[in-house]
Amino acid sequence: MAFTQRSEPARAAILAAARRRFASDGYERTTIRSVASDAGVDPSMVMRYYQNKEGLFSAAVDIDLHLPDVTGVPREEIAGLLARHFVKRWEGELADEAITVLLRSAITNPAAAERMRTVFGQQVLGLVRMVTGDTPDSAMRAGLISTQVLGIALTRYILQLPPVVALDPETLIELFTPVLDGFLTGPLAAATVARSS
Amino acid sequence: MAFTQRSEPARAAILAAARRRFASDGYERTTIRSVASDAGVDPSMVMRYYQNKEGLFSAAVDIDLHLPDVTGVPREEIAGLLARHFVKRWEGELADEAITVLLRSAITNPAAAERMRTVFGQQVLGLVRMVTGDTPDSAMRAGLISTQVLGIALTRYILQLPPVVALDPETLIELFTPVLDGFLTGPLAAATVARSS
DNA sequence: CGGTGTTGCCAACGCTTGTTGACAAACAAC
DNA sequence: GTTGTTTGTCAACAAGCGTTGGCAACACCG
Repeated sequence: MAFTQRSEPARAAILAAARRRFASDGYERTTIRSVASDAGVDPSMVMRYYQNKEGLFSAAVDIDLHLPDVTGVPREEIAGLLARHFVKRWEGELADEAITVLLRSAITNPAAAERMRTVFGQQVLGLVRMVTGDTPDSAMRAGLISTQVLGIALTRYILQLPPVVALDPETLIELFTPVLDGFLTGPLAAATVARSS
Repeated sequence: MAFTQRSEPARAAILAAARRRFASDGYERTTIRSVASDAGVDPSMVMRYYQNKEGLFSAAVDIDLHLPDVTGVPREEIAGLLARHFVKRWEGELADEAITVLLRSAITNPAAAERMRTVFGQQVLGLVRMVTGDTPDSAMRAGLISTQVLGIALTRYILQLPPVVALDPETLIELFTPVLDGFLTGPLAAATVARSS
């Protein structure tokens, strides 16, 4: 019942295959059999190492945004840094599929959605607090930033809207920096948030 | 093989149930059996009226953004009008579930993703052209707007990030109007779009 | 009234899914 | 070298899926 180092290659192969499948197919369409096949392994091995499909998913989606430390960075440069961070993280041949896995799965799988709320709630909020201090506005600012960041991820990597895909990374960064800056440090609306449930 | 008016209530009930299911569960998790059960109808009836699951989906997702006509509206008011339009359209008890259906399904279903590209490409682009004229930038501006609009829909209605859900509609409109305005009429990045595939 | 086509219900098909258990091979420990 | 545990293979299960065809009840048209 305990796993040795001998089976680690198999477990790693399974995990890698699972991440690829969850990223491209989402939770429901990803089958244990297909993951096992991709990993060159018997389906029952997947069960033995990850208990069930939900366990496999949890292991595959254990993710971190790796937001940069912005202490000491001048306030007016932070938004640009943030924009660059996200774009760079998600681009490239060997790109980190984390966001795709998480986003694609979070749409239909409640557990993934919950994790998404946690990840963006805590990690982005933490960064905002580094900038604004612990004001009551922080959560709202973090939410607004998430809105734009996830909007890009959705339209560029998942839906692949042509004009959004066509933007080269530097242009993308340049275009969204002012928006993020506005959400991060700019004035908020006159109306206050009535009730937060 | 032709359907009479007598079966119209049944067909309408099926369609309504399908829209609700596709909206809340996505394409894969929605089963013909559950739709039939919701509609108080036998599963085979669903097949008879919509051929197969794909046909049912196509019928359920035949959607229009109903973007307002902005001819004659002063340029500086258009962004606000647009923000208000989307928010109002997606709020409320008897809200139009169109965006949820489409978004949730487009994540895993290629046909839905294609429709999404068409809807946002053509309809938003059309509106942008009413404002800017037929400049080469129009498609890019439409894409940027889609980015923010869909980002809101995703975080507020699908992922339900708490700080985004907490915003009341008027505040939401107020906050996003300047962003949309920037994308719609503001200057674009210095870098030009290299190649559009 | 009789005939024709539409509607609705029922049972079943073939298939895929997640999951389980049995059993042989490979390894590790003493 | 024997014992015990871990790894891998194979076959099968129960459940759920989309889908199909048959058949009774009904409505309409002559």
